[in-house]
Amino acid sequence: MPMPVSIREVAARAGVSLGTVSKVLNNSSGAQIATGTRERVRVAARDLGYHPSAVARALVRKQTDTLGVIFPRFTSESPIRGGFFSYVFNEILEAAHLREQDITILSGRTWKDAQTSLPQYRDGRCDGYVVFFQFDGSDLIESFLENKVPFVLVNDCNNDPRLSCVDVDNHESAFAATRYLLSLGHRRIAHLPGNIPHGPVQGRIQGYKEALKNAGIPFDPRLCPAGDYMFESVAERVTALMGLPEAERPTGIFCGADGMAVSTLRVLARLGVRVPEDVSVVGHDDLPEASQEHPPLTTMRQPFPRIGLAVIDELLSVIGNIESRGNKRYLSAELVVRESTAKPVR
Amino acid sequence: MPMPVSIREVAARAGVSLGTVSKVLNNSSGAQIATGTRERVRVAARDLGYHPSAVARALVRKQTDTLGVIFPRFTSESPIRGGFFSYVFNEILEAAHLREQDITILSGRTWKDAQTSLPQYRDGRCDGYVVFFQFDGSDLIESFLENKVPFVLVNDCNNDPRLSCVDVDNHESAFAATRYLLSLGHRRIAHLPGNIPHGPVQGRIQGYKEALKNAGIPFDPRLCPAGDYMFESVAERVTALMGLPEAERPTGIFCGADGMAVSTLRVLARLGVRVPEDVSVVGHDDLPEASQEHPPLTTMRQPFPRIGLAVIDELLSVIGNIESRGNKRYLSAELVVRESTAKPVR
DNA sequence: ATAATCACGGAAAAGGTTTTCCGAAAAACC
DNA sequence: GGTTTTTCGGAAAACCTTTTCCGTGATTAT
Repeated sequence: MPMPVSIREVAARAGVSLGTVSKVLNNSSGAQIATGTRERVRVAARDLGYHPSAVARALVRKQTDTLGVIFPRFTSESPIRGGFFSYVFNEILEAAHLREQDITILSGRTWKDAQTSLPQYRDGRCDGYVVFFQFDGSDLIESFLENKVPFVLVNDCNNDPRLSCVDVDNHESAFAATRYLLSLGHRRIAHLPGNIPHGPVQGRIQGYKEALKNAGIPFDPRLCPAGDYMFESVAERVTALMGLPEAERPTGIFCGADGMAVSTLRVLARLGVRVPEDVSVVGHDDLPEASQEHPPLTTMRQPFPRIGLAVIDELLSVIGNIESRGNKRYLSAELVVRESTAKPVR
Repeated sequence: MPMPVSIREVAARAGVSLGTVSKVLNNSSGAQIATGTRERVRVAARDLGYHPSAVARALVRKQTDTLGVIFPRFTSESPIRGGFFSYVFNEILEAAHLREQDITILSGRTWKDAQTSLPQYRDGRCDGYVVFFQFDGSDLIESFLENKVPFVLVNDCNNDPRLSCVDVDNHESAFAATRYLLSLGHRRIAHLPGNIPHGPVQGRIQGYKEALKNAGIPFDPRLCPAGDYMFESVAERVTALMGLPEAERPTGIFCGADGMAVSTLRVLARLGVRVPEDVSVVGHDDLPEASQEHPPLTTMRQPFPRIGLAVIDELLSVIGNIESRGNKRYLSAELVVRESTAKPVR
């Protein structure tokens, strides 16, 4: 791709120096340029189809208006290939567009030890990073912190005061989901958590527990069985739940993610349990799939667009002033009532 | 993000000139550097955690090792938010990693008329572009061609000799799907095409027709009803198909996409038609969802990984030599037999 | 009329590389 | 030992901007 036309040629055509062209085109505040000159430069630039070289410009401004997105390639839930993260990612793209930032996926890089990888992330290609990654004390995250590389975590981040992060308010949304089931009259409510060790999953478990506590219902560990997001894990847990003596069997299930909720619906159907007549099911995230289920799923809607914007704005703010990092932006989810929930009959 | 350490400091520490450092670190072919010096430079660079500025390097090399991905923001099927494109995109990421290229999503840019947008895409930020876009004679595509901007279309591209493109061999895969139904003994086979005006959809219709023709079965337009990918369109078409007199009713349906196949399963279930006993259903793409249906879907598997690699390699080749553009890479899909197909009973 | 101010725009440095060219020292040759 | 190669590495140009500093000529004020 031959670099087409440089600022020199514009200057020549307009009969001015190249510095003047730059001033005109950037509306430099301090510079005063006569209206006539200004116009001549504009015309010349337009005629020539001039656009400044992003690279040269980045070199002098030390800023690229490009934000990097980092996610581990080994995770099954890629932000690309569908699922929760892909919706967040999509909205990050939208927000970036709004803020006139490009997004680069550091697919060519590695996410290895700090020694090897850190310099790659400091090569000036991006102004800062969105990290789709569980904060696990990875030494690369630590070295980002030490070296003042601007980044924002898309995740709950255990209240580490050094980390900027954006997430849904997991505690609150689990609380709301559980409270909704309680308000329908359910008393035995199960929760199927996901398997991410820290952060979101823990927050949701806490919210669930607190709602129960507020209602004066003791927490029963059997109703909150550990597992992962896979169908098999859900099948196992739901089957066990339904195998409890009738008096202890849950009449409502709050699933930590829509995927698990969908699996739950399938398993219940297979077991001959009707939804919502026998058991109510609440999901979390409100992925589009959720509304197409039979029955359409009641679920907590993630504020995806606000998450995307919060991520970009927080990152931009950290880039602007590295010392301002550490903000937590927890956004509220919204209950969407569909047809998978009803009053309990028993 | 303060630029950490420059080549100057490495040079100083190693006691050589900065040109020498560059030569050592890039293994410049023409340059001969004594082993001792070489080693001293390497050590200095490592000690200082030096990594060349990507921006400065790009400025002089006129190459960024970054590939741009362009897709229209208004399309419902974003490469990000799940669905067919997201799988292609994911594999493009993988392939880019393999070839040590970063991927930038030009979310901050516009895809407007050539006049406005072309210069933005020539600002040197990317070496070339992957275009997720239907070739529709958009004047921006035309201006890319005129101005020798390297790009590859992820799509069938109507055999325009100027366009490089990568796609599954739609004709062949539709032919194979139809032939498979024929081989089971089906004689009345319907095809549900998607709604993209040119390219893939047409290719699949042709493949379907040709398979019928080879088997000596006349094409019946009623068995190939136009529509789109939405559930409603599928419901309408399938219902009409099942409403045909029994002698003309299809016993096999080849759907142009897995999404439509899944919808078809739902509609048939609702109509009380059993799959595969009464009607066989074949999908296309083999999205993971396909294998989780009831019954698991027989479908044509897209060679996603090979598509991703072909896209990147073709683009890299066009970047290397713009005159080499125009290659078509049509890859073969693979029949995956599951449980949604069987011999017809009638 | 002279001094002070202001508007305008040019010259040049800076940003961090890569690469070409060239000179000096060392090695090889006769 | 003198000449020709070869080896090594330095100096500087080039890449394309932005921005600071400064000079000129015109305008205003006294």
